[in-house]
Amino acid sequence: MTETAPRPTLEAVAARAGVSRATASRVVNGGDGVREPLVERVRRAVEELGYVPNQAARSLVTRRHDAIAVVVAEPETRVFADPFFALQLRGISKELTAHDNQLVLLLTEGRDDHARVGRYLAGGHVDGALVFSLHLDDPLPELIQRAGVPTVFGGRPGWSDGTSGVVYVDSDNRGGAREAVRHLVGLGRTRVAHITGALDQTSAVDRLDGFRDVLADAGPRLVVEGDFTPAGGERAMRELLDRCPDVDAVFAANDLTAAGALRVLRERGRRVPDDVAVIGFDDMLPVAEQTDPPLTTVRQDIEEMGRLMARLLLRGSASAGVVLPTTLVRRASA
Amino acid sequence: MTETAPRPTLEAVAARAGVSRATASRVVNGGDGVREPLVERVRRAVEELGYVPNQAARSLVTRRHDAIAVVVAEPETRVFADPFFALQLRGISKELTAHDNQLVLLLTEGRDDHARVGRYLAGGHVDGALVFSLHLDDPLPELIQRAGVPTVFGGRPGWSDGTSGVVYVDSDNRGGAREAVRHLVGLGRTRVAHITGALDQTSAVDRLDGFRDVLADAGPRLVVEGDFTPAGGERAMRELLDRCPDVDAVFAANDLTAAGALRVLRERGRRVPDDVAVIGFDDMLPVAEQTDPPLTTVRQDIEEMGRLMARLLLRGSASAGVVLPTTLVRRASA
DNA sequence: AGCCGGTGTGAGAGCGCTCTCGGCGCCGTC
DNA sequence: GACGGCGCCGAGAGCGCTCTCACACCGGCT
Repeated sequence: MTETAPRPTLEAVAARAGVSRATASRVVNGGDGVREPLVERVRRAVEELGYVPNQAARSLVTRRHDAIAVVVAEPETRVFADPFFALQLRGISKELTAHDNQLVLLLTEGRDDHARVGRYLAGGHVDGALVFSLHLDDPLPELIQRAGVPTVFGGRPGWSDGTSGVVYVDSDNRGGAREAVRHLVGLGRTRVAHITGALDQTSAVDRLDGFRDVLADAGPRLVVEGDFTPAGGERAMRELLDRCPDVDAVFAANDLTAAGALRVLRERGRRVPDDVAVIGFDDMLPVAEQTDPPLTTVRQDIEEMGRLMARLLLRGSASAGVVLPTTLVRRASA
Repeated sequence: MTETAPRPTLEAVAARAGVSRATASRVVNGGDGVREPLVERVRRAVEELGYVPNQAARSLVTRRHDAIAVVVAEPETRVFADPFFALQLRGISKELTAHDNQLVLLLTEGRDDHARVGRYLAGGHVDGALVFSLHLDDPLPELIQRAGVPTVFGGRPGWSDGTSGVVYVDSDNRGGAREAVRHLVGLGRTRVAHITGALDQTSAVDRLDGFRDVLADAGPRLVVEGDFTPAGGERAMRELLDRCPDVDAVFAANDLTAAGALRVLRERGRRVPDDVAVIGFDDMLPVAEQTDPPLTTVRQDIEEMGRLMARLLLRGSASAGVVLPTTLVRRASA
């Protein structure tokens, strides 16, 4: 951690350009109200000296940091390791970069980390926070709200009834689920089942609600609880086949679950989609394209969600929740 | 982006504790050379006021930032979207957190971004950088080296001959490949093929070298180039079967490639592992465990790689390259 | 010619912190 | 009992920047 070479200060730039520090500062910050010849001189001095503003000094007086925190509260490896998060990050990064903001990443696991993150955010080190907290009982969101930092949530927080002033970006889980189920019904399937996600997450609940919107009369036999993992999908699919051997379609809460289900179906000799049609959710490419057969699924534009979150935060928009549309991607499984 | 409530300053803490600002500062920074009763008073004042040091002010004078940048140069969605990167990030995050450092994430795609990152790093906003640059011809690493920021690379940079003073952390790609191939040979396989990764990445080259270490006499017929993607694996596997129908084992450069190969093998009616044994690389769980049959593969401790990178950077260690061991994970495919 | 509004520029204060340095009290030593 | 040394504390400078404010200057008006 050695020191880098001494960097030129604004003072040096001003001296070289033959102007005052104040004028140099003005030019560096856009150059409004400075006459052209001086602007030019200062610009050249900046160039020649390789001047880069000292962000710390600037923050000290402006009280802005041009940095936002991305908080990922994820106790489980699973979600963290899936491409979902990576894609959102990418969207966020693009938007932040476009506005010259830095991205400070805070990963948490466990209670101590919560306190740490709370302290960090309350410490005013960043101008805002993007928070991913997927579990209903997660204490982190509240902690963050209390820190008084502008915040946008990724996915509807469980405790938000939708209009409590919480800003979030979510995809249309319910609508996407409806579309998937309608598609199955449209295929002429009469025994359509649903394997849910982990029901402590709003996305899982919303997808289940979407399923019920279309098949309000679906017996409890046809709804079995999963947990968003392939293993959960396998278990649920087995249970489903035992309870209801004549099932002819399955809407799985996500692609991983669908992948598990597909495996069990093959193992039990059911042909997909001939005997049983299967639809997933997410369009997680490495999974959805690699299943056998390739998975029909509901796509959400994950990267766009990230972008939008960043945009909302930077704009300081006070809008409540934003819900992005989903689209059905037809492949071979349904 | 509204202002947060005015935060207490060190001055305020000092006043409340009845000491000077200097003493308060000393206590906040460890409390050496301050007598116990005063330490106690200051600590209480900090507590009561909810004081959090202003990092900007501190950086301004110390010229340290307690922040390091993680630079991910990844033009392609593929690598970014795989769990590999996420796990490394997690390892890095843990280590940094333990040392009270922040993680600034810089994602780049394209030349403009390179310049931006170069400027940022040269700007002295962070104390160091962890760089992931997987391609041989990537200009970014050089750019960064020139920025004069302490840097640790993730994976051996292509232009590093190993002892040029470049600090990096890699896993033992070559050794892992050897182990995999030896395992196949040990199974009695006599026609062992290799589907390579994208050969503009050192990891792919090293794995190929490992293959050749064991099977120096493997004809060129048995080595076919892939690109680390499932599609590439499929293509390569087809080519392999055409060229050499009696192949009885395949060492694929990574799990995704292996997954593609498995699909083609099934399609062509080859049984795995009976007719053809398959081994992957990475032990990327969502993939390796979900293939049919579950994939035997070479595991690398990705999270530990991340940790180690961070540790090396923070310690300012000048050691050159560190290579982590791999282990063969036996599942059903070989 | 004198006044006035507007526009450009410079001087200087001060953001919140760290760190050096000098002072002061207390100990041990002769 | 005087003195050097050491340990603890406070005063104050200054990190590099922004921003307010005063001032200089210019043109157009009376």
